[in-house]
Parts: sequence; C-alpha cells; structure tokens
Amino acid sequence: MIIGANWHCVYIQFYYFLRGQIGGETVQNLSITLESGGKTPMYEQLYRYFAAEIARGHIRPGEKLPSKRALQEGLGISRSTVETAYGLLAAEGYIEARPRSGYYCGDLVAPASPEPRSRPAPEREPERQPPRGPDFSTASVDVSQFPYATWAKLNKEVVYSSPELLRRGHRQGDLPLRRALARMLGETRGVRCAPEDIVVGAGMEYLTGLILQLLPEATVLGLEDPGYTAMADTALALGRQVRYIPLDEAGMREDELRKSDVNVCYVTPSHQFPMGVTMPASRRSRILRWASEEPDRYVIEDDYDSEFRYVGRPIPSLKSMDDRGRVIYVGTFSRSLAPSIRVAYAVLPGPLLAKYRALSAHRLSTVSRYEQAVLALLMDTGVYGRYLRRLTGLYARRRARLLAALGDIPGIEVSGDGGGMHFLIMSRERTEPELLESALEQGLDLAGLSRYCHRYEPEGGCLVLGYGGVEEAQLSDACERLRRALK
Amino acid sequence: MIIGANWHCVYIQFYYFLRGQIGGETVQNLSITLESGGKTPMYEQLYRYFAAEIARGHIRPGEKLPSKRALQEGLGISRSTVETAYGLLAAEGYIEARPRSGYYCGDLVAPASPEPRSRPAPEREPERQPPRGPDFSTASVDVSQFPYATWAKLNKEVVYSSPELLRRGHRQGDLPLRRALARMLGETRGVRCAPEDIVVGAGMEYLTGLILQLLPEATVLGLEDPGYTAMADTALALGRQVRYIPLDEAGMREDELRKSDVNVCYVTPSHQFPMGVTMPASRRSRILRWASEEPDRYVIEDDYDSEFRYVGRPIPSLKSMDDRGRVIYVGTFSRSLAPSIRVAYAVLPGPLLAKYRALSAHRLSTVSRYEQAVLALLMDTGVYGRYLRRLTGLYARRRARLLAALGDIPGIEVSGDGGGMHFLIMSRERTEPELLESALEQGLDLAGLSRYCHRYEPEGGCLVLGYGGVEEAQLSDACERLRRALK
DNA sequence: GGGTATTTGTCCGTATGTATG
DNA sequence: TCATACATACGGACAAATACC
Repeated sequence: MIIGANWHCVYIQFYYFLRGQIGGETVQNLSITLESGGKTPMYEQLYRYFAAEIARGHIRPGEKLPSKRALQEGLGISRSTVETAYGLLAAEGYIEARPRSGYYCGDLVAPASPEPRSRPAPEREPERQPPRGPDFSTASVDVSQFPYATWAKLNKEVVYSSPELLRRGHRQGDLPLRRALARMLGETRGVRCAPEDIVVGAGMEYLTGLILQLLPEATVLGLEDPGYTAMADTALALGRQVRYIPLDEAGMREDELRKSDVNVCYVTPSHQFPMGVTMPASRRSRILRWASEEPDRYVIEDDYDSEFRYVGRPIPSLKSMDDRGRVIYVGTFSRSLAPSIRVAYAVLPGPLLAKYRALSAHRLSTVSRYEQAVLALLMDTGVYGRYLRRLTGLYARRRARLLAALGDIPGIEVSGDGGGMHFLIMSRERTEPELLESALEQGLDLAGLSRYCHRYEPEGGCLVLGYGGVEEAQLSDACERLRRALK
Repeated sequence: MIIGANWHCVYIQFYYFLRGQIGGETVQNLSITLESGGKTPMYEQLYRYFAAEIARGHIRPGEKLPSKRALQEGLGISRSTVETAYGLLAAEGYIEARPRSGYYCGDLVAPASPEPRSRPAPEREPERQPPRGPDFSTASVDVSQFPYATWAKLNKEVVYSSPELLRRGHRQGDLPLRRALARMLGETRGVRCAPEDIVVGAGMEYLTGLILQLLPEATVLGLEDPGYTAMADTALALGRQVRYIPLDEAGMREDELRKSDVNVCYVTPSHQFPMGVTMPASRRSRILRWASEEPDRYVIEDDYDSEFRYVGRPIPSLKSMDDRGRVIYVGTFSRSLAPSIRVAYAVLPGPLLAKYRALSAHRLSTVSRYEQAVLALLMDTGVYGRYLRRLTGLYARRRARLLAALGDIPGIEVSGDGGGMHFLIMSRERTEPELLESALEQGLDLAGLSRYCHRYEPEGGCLVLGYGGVEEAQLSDACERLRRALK
C-alpha cells in the first residue's frame, strides 16, 4: 500500500446476496475494492470487476446480479455509476437486462468450469461419514421415535404466538420452561426447587463451564476415575485444578475423597459413566455429609441417564436429600430428546445463584427462546413424559435382546446394565486391545474402558457398549456380530 | 434416619407428568418415598399419600392422576399394588375411574384453596415489565418486520427433512450454515474465509468467552473506553487481565495501545459502541500493524452493527485487510434478526482454530441444529439479505426523523450517527444526571454515556440513544418527548 | 380429518409369605 | 408337620379410548 495515496483511496465492499441454491456447490465470495479519486473512474472499475468475474466463471450464466439499488446502497455510490457499468456490460453481452426483474449473467462467455479462487481453502476437516455398521457409541441415542409432527406444530404455534419471543428473554431461561422443569424435577427426581433456582443453558458443557466460573478460582475439582472426560477438559480449559477420585461398586469413594484436597466433586450417581453403577442411598448420604463439613464444599450432581432405568427401584437424587444447599443439580435433554437439542439445566444453591446473577448482569440465556417455548409446551402437554416412557420401553427391549445375546458367552461378564443406554462387557481372558481388534474384524467400532480412565486399571479387557444408537433393523445383525467378536 | 433400618428402606420417587395447563398457576411438585418390608404395606402408603395430597388440595378436582402403568414403572412396583391403592381411593370417592382414559381426582373433598407447601419459594426475582414509554435502549431492535411465516415454514421443512438433524452435528456448527456465512462474509464484509474457519456459537458472550479461553492465560486484553461492558465482565470472569484503552474520533488509539502491555485488543470498528465512530482505514491499518509486530498479538474485531450504515461508504472490515492472520472476526444475528436468536459466529485464524479443535474434541456446537438449518436456508434463499435491506431502510427513516426532531435544539450536538441503531446526544450546558432527570420527567428511561466509561470523562452531559426498539407508532410521540426533555 | 399405533383401565392367573387350624 | 386361607405383590391379555401422524 502506497502511503500518501491512502487519502484518495476508499475501499468499498460489495454488498450483495446471491439467490443461491442450497446444496453442495462451491461457495463464491464476491468482493470489490473501489478507489475513488484515482485515474480509473469508478464505473470502469465496476465494469472490469464484473467482466472479469463473469469471464472466470465465478458468476455463471443465468445467475442474478445484484440490483442497481442494492449495489448503490451497498457500495455507497451513485446509482448512475452502477448504471453506466451495467450498460457497458449489457452492451457487450456479459449480462442482460430483464426489465423490472433484474440483470442476469449472459450465457455466451462462460468457461466450462469456474476458475479456482486464488487463495486455496485451508485443509478441510473430514466431514463425518455415516457409519455403516451398528453404532455402539455411548454418545448416540435413538431418534426414530422423535415427535417430529408435534415439534413442528408447536414450533409454528410458538413463532406465530407473539413478537415478544423475539426480544430479549430472561437470562436464566424463560419462565414457562423453568416452571415446567421445576415441576418435572419435583415429580420425577424429588428435587424441590423453584423456577427461580434454575438456569437453562446451551448444553451440558456450557453449563458446567458456567458453574465452574461461579466457583472460586481456588476450587479443586474431584472427578470420577474412570469418568466423563469432557468434564476434565472443561475444568482444565478454565484453569481449575482437577483430582481423580477412584470408584468402587457404589460409585465415587468417599474415603478417597476425604484423603484428597478436593472441595467440589462431580458425580453421576444415577448411572455412572462409564461404569454404569448406581450410587446407593448410603453412599449418597456419605457424600452429602462430606460436602456439608466445610463451607465451600459442593457436589455437582450430573443426573446422567436417570430417565432410563430398567431394574430395581429409583434412588432419590442427591439434590432431593440435600438440606444444606450443597448440591448443584444438572441435567440435559440431549439424551432424552435428541443430542442436537442443546438445552441443559442446572439447579443452583442460593449463594451460587446470587453470584450468577451478579456475574451475568447483561447476559441472555444461550438457548433460543423459540426452542425454550417449544420445550416448555412439550413438557406441559405431557408429550415429553409419554415420549420418555416410550423410549424407556424401547431401550429396555433393546437391552434385553443384547443381554440375551451375550448371556451364554463364556468368559464374559456384563455389568452396569441397570439403567441408562450403555453397559460394560468384561473379559478376564482377553485384553482390551484384543477385544477391540476382534470387534473391528466384525465391523464393530467399539470403545474400550481405558479411554475414560485416568489412573484406574481394569482387570482384564473392558468394553463400553452404548446401545442408544443401534438401529432397530440392525439389532439382530449387531447381536450376531457381537457374539462372534466376543466368543 | 435410623441406621440399621436403612437396609429395609427403599426410597421411591414418584414418576409422573401432569397433563397440565400452561399458565400462571403455582407449581406443585409431588414426591413420594415408599418403604417396602416395613409394617405398612406399599399400597397403603400409596393410598395415604394420594388421600393426603387430595385432601390438602395439591391435587385438584378433575385433575388426572398418573396411569397405573406410569406409577408401576416409575416407582418400580407392581401394577396390582397401584391397583389396590387406586381401588381404595376410588371406593372412598377421592378419585374416580374413567375406563380406558385414566383416574381423575373427585370433586367432593377439595378445600377452597390449596394448602401451601411446607418449604417456601425463595425470594422471587421480579419479572420484566413491558415498558410503557418509547424504548430507547441500545439493546432493543425492531422485530415488527421479522419474517415469521418464512421462519415457521422453513422450520417445518427442516424438522421433516431428516432425522440426521437430531443427531450430533459438527462442533463448529453445521456445514450449510458455515458455508452460507462464509459466502455472506465474503460478499458483504470482504472476509475471505472458508467454512472450516468459522465457529458458530450461542451468542456473542459465549463466543467471546470461548475465544478468551483459546488465548493464553497470560493474555492482557485491551478494551475500548468507553466500550461494551459485557466484554469486560466475560474477561474478568475468566480471570483474564483487562486494560482500558482510550478512544479518539477514529476509534481505539493506537499510540495508547502501544504504551500499554496489551497483547489482544477488542474493537468495534464499524460502529463503535457506544461512541458510534467508524474507524477509518488508516487507523485500521495501524491497529493491524501493531498486531503483526509480536507473535501472540491478536485483534478481536466485533463487526457490531456493520449491517446498518446510512452515510458514506463501507469501510472494509479489519479481517479483510488482515494478511497476517491476526484478526479474530466475530459477528452475530442478534441485532440483524432478533435478540432471541442466539447465533453468533467467529472466524478464527489458523493457530486458534487448531487450539479450538484440540480443546473441544468432544464438544458439540451450542446452537440447535434446527435453528442452524433454518438460518442457512434463510441466507441461501436470499430472504435474509432482503430482510436486511428492508431493515436498513426502516432504521434509516427512523434515524432521519429523530435527527430532524433534534436538529434545531440549541446546545445539543449529535454524533456517531453514521450507522447502527444508536447515536450520541451531547450537551455542553447540562450534565448527564440533569439530562437523565429531565428525560425521566418526560417518561423516557434513557442511558447516560457514563455507564459505559471506565476512565473516560465526557465533556458535558452525554446520552446514548438507541432507536432500534422504538415502535413506529410511538415515533412522533417519542420525538416530541425528546425535544421537550432536551430543550 | 381419518387411519394407525400407543396408552389405559380392567380382568385374571400366579407367586410368596404369613397366619390359622 | 401339613393343608388352607388370606394378604400382598407381580405381570400378561384384552378392548376401548386416546394420541400421533
């Protein structure tokens, strides 16, 4: 850039939206920089720009050019400048005018394929392939029963209901949703809370990040080992210290918790991930006692997969047993409704709620108000409850078929299958890599337990088998492959 | 709790969704704890629970009770247990059975008003009142023209399009949206980027928080003074150091920036908030030069309100002039579409993108995929572009009327009115509190400049007047009130 | 609005433990 | 010790009502 010429140079952006097709074609970015006061008049710069773009095939035959007014406003120049340029282009057949419709690119001079842009796109991240074999990932859930029609109908109602829903909502989430959540949590999880105690946010990761920001910087977070690795990532990204607390058959060990310097622990009592154990009431009250012994101790209760339980009776949530305000309860719709519905919720104890309100004075909830309203209606009308029950039945049948298929294989033990959408397969005779390899030979991409472990070393090989995403039609085949892999 | 009796005690949560009405009624949480193996049989406990709830009016006449199967599954007990309990209740008139429909609360024994729950709700946060006078807040935007019908139609199409949209999407945001964004940014802001460089997130606050997490912990963030206060809140909550850099009539002062120890600065070049100045190309290139001089320096360009510009020519975005990969470009749909649509986007330079990918290995995008798809369609079909042009015209007319109304008032100066949805009113004769008070006398709740200032002290009184939210019907009245307040 | 799948009260056979004779 | 009755708890089959598409 020549200094001095700067003052005569005005950069102008090209303001224009293609009437594009949705699909796989290459994105074409048009961008002009015009100079006024230079030796080339502006109309000529415009003319040259479009002529070149058309000649290179970046604007293709039949494509609509921006209207004169759009260019005028977008570029901040006079309409006659655009008119002169378009006149030149039209005279030479680059474009043709359709009165009262617009200018369209002519079909005379286009090369066969558009010339590539000068700057190459950076290395593409490979897009996700649709999996061919059965999907035993613990992250997948069944969406085949999703109430599409109801969702679409409620959405339409909600959009047309009031312009108010386009304006700024409540930062903790809109009241109807929080009210519905408070009722649901009371009825299904024994969590007595008011809508005022609830914060709604865009997904569990966002919400746990938010909670960690509400806790003092000196917080030492205790995580389950093995456990949910994303929680560790979130904590470390926020600069919080992390300790790994071993589990036993009742969940996080309270004695180990006491030996550590942890002051906030994160647990999944209803169906521990990945071990699948359910924390019994005795351990729950021990953990609560630990939390109540120091003023800044908290328990983050991730009520993971509590919606799905097949054997035994429900155990009350930690939060429902918490009379000291030591439990931060979090839950999500990602697994009960769909992973792409990014709504999670937290019930905050008073001090944290106050800190949240002070911290996020100017913030809004991170969830679209339309989606909040649809969800609230879904719960209030009972559709969500019925859907949950149907899903539970579906998963229960799927689990039963899988367990039956695995039942008579010698040397294999299944555990953690009382609820949720995954269980563990343990083999004393074969190691995890051996198991994974023979699964891969059957076309099964399974997960080993070790990826969730920090210090813990399982005896023998362990696989974590999620069945939420296994399609019903593939189930027989999936069972067969599993049997062959594990035999 | 009696130790020893623990082993015979099984807690059971009441699993049940009301077929509720949507509305203002008090939330009623029901929750049972049953004991099996004690001396009272379970059906009797159930019976007593419901009888008490009905007698207290917590379950009201005509209300539906949970189905036998819902209770059976939810409580993990037998259906006949529920049946016995319901039979007793029905025999005594508490409830009545409607075959093949459900059990409903009878209307014989209900008290006039429900007995309050034992635990009182915590102090309620006052819900937002709808403002009566004209809304001159800078946070409000005009949603009267929002394409409701198109939004609802596209949403329906999207919901029915594919179950794939319920599954886990791309963590940076789905490709169609990023592709549409890349094209739009190229066309309107000269930002040449690939969809791979874009990260979509739930609102500007979330995204800036994310970006700050990608920057080293030792980062010192330079903010505009006066400026957007939420950015400071976000940075401080994440434990980042903050410096305030003064402005001049060209935006953030580069000389002051150099004097400071800042290595990442946050600027709003297109229409500075709140001063409303547009950073000229010369200052932009100076800021860019500053950023390129040290390896860890970055500029966060918040292209705030760049969509709306009324005078002069567009100035290219900083990002479009950035050939060293020093600019993090961020934008949002909150102001161009609606505040409740929580979608913002960032264009990350290579190293930060790599860090993002490493950090968020297991995360998903925080925006609902349905909403992403609708937005992509809105852009691809040109609806969004046309809507933006219509909005620009609307705001331009509104601005003109306001400026005309203020034009002949002596002692008043207007500035920062070249674009966006707000401008500044300065008075050399009256102080800010005086101005605010006389505005309040006219029923106008205006914002003073001082609330956005850290060290900066404006000469005379300054008001920040946002006109995005002033309703068209109220405009004449609003002008009149303003004139009276400022005279 | 109409066809289909699911939900729901009802009825009924079964199992287990306890009290009674 | 054994037979019987009863109380309590469990789950399958059926047809109507309802929800969902």
